[in-house]
Amino acid sequence: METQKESILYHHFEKFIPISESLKIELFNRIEYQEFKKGELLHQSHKVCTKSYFIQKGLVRSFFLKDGKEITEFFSCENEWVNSPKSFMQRKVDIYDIDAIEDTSVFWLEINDLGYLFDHFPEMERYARLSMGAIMRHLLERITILRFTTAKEKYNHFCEVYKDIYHRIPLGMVASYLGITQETLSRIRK
Amino acid sequence: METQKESILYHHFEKFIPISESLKIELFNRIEYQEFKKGELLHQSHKVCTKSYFIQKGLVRSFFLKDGKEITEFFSCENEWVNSPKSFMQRKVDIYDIDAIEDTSVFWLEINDLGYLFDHFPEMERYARLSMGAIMRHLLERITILRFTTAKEKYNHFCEVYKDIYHRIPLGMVASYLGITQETLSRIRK
DNA sequence: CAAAACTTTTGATTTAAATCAAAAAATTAT
DNA sequence: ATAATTTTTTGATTTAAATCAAAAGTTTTG
Repeated sequence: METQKESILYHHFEKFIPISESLKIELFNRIEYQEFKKGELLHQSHKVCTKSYFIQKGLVRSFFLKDGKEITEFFSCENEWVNSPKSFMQRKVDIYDIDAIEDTSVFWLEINDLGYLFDHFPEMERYARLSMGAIMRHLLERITILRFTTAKEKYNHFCEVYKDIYHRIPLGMVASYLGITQETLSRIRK
Repeated sequence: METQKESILYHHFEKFIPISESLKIELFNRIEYQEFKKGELLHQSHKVCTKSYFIQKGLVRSFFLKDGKEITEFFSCENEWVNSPKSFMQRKVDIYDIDAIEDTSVFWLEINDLGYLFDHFPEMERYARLSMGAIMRHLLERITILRFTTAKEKYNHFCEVYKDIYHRIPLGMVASYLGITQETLSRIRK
């Protein structure tokens, strides 16, 4: 497993920052591998989220309950980190559950270990800043799309942005992600 | 002006990180003060945004044109940074103009100077990570509100989040920010 | 202070999408 | 395989908000 960890994660980090030998060691020593079957929960809403998951293979969704229905907040796939953001950053309980849409394998890092890395490796702070920038740009685009497009345009945009995964996700989850009903999405799709 | 710079900005940074004497000097030496009259542009969309503005006094909006109409993307007020995010982070032209809704005074920092600070003061990277976290949480909440609330609920939420500034902003700008028409917002408000 | 320009309100009508209800299709479990 | 469960599609109706149009109210400026 060690070589796999190294190659996949190393490659990911190297997109943002150069990784020194010492950081590599400290980072990989703290990372754990885990597998989840389809439907299993990576995180439960009633707990504080203390782990951040890097998805090696598979697909997960973050969702919450509203009027008894599951509302998808985001999808996360290969080579992305996922956690319950508010819970993870502020060490408190939040509304999100995270489950596996497909059988999923991940590497995870404890928040305390991440804190250690931030304290001892400034380049990790830089990595966080740069990768958060990419996420922010994604969120900003989503906000624009949500405000000024029809249901059809929302779906088309979704298929572009998530072109590798849109066909792997049940329709109902996509609908709530887009803020439309599944009946509407079903009609759009045909 | 020097003491004012120091007190306002110093206080802001200290919310996130301790500021060393040397960072203080390097930071304040690079920051410029500027005033804008109501209606003046801080940033024009056809240029690359190379400055980030910290608002000392006043109120600005970032907007773009869609079908000939001005669509507000966000409002920024006292003690907040504002720039054209994609343009600033990726050094390319984007769609946003930024103008002053009220007479506004700012401190600005050039992207190259910010880069210098990131390279020499790891705590600045941390500051960026932490403050971006706060912005991300704000964007996530906005996404949830946009998808599942009525126009009235959107407006009520807006007034809560922007309780100090909502009454200072023309109705049409608020409407486009919320993704509703100004006729609808006018009806909601009475 | 009056004219011009801009912003907000009001009214009538249309429309995209929600809601309610049920059937069909696809998965999952026995 | 067959039953049970879940997901998706189809149909009829309602509704919130958009659109179109114009009047009323503000603010700016010459």
